[in-house]
Amino acid sequence: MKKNFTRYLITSALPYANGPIHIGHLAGVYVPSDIYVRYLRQRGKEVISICGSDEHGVPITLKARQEGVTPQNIVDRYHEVNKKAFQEFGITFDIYSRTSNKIHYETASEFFKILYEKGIFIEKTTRQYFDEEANAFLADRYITGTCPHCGNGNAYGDQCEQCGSSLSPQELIDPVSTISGNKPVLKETTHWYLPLDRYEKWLRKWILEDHKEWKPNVFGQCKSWLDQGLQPRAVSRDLDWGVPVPVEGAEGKVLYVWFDAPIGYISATKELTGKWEKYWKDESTRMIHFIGKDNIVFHCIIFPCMLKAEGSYILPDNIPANEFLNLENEKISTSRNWAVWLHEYLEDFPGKQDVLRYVLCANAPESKDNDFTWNDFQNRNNNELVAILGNFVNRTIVLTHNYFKGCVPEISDLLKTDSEVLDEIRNIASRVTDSLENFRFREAVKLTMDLARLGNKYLADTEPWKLIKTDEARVKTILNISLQITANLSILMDPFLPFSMEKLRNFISFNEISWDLLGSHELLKAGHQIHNAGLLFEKIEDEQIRAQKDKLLITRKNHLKEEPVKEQKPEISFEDFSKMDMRTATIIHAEKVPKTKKLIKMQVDTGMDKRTIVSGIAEYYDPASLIGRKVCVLTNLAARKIKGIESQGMILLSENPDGTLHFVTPADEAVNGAEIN
RNA sequence: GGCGAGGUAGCUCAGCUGGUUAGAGCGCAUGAUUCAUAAUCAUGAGGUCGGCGGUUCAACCCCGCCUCUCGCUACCA
Repeated sequence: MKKNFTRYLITSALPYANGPIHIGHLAGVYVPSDIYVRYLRQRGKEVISICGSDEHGVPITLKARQEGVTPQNIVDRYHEVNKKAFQEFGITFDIYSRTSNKIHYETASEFFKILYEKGIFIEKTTRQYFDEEANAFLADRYITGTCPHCGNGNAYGDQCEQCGSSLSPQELIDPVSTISGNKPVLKETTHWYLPLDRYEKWLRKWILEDHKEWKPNVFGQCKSWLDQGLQPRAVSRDLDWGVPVPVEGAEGKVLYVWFDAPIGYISATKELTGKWEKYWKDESTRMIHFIGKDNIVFHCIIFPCMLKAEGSYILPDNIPANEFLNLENEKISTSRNWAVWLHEYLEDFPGKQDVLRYVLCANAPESKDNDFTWNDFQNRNNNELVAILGNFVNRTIVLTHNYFKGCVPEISDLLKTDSEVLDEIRNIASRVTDSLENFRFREAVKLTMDLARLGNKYLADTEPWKLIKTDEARVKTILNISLQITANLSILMDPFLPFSMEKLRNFISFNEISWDLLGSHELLKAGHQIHNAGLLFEKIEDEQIRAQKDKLLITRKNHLKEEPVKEQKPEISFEDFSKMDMRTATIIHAEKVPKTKKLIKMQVDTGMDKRTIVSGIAEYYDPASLIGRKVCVLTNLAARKIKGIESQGMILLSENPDGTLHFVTPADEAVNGAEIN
């Protein structure tokens, strides 16, 4: 299936414009994509790199409402922050566009229209709750009402947080719109669906047979989706923020964000160049999507179906999705502020873009989730960038200045060791090339560092500082070769460490970066004058690392405190309250319910009886530690079957903003069966 | 529960379609060295390749079962 491609279209997942960029995004998507793009440019390939902000969707409207500003306001803010951060970090998109642009509205609209006119979509009319005062259909979580199962008066349209049952809005008794507080009415609404199921056969062949070379995590995920069977998927929804559905009578409807976002790649290309069609519609273009694993289904299944349905577009040739990056052993979480934010890193470590690029690449989550730790960051900087690479370059340049006044000396006779080293430059370069071609970026960056290691070893083996006293000609050869290694490094490492390599090329007054030059033994001609060396990298001290770790812990602690406390529920009468029969009780037996993640089955002594209660606390409590524990129990809650076990009541637990559960514990003096009033 | 991806030296990870003594970097120990940001170079110690069973002349790599982690999903909460 090797095709002859003559140009490249590289896309990087459009960051969602409701927050800043963190190291997880970088390691998963933008660092690999930028390395690849820079590499292609150095090879002289025709390539464009596309990215931009994804600015539609419900979360942005929610955030806007929370802050009392317009959605446009929110996306303007993050678009600027992220665009600037990417640029400063050296991510070289040819364009960083945005989906609130006019050109995107036109492109997305046009795309929809073509599919619409081809009769691709299925049209379905359903009844949804509508708020007449706000004049808007209500998303599930904008509706509250009484839970039909447990009677909780404050259940949401999608689920009841009290009894945990998942609901649909129509099941709620006495639904209320949280926007206006009014009672919503059921109203018919029509939406369009992309019948993914009709493309299943085609997808199976295209992915499972024609693209076996995709990464295992990507291929496996696709297979999983295909085996589960695809469903038609709504491409429109009732919302006032997004690209309007370009069909008569579709007022108040916009394209679903998953539909318009990938089209953003197309509109960004249009914005970049009038010749956009040769990138999107010419079979000799190789399109590659860089994404994180959360985006696999959209880029491997849905977007290709859209392109296929439209008919005139090419399909992606590869989608090297990465897994996730953890931070200090915990999942990165925006809401818990457990992240290293790019814009903050750039402030805290000015001029150290390459250090982060290097660490994130060397430890990228290519085949499985990986961990970023500040200790590792420090170690890699100090032991690899400073000690191996920076040191080798510095030794070479200093020696050249000490012995030959900064003038590149000439080669005389080559010994076997010299030839072997020169051969090894070529060898490493070709292996780096191979790794990059196959999206193995961590392997690639490791190999480039091997070239610097080779340089250090060469110097240690040949010891020019000793020979200078007896054999100057030999020293000339040695330093010439060391300088050739240095010049080769400045090309080979440029995709990974662009800032430092530019600096290095200034040290040696060299400004070629063409990949074709790699392996050459004459990048620096004898007689060429080089500049003095500065430091390529500097050590990072423990103090800085400690500060970063402290910062993480502090922001997290503050975040927990500042997490807004949930609003009080609507008033109830004393009568309502007195309906509830709550007692103190003691757990007398507890065991994990087999084959579940969270469930523990308990026997509790309520004073009145001994009964079974099933509770979802296994993630926070060990069954053995529960026995003998005093708890509060809602005893007259209707029994409910959970995993085939009848749960007779509910144990009261408090839930922290981070989701952890904690028992509400009665004082020691309370006896079993004591009423709680 | 179903599906997917992982579980390889103290740590972070490589190991292509099964084939002789399982690799790298860091860390650790010992030695060499001083041109270099006390950096470098060499040598060494460390693994029953998650567990059990099977296929095979031969398995880290194939098959089955079990177990742990992550993700998606489900009549999970």
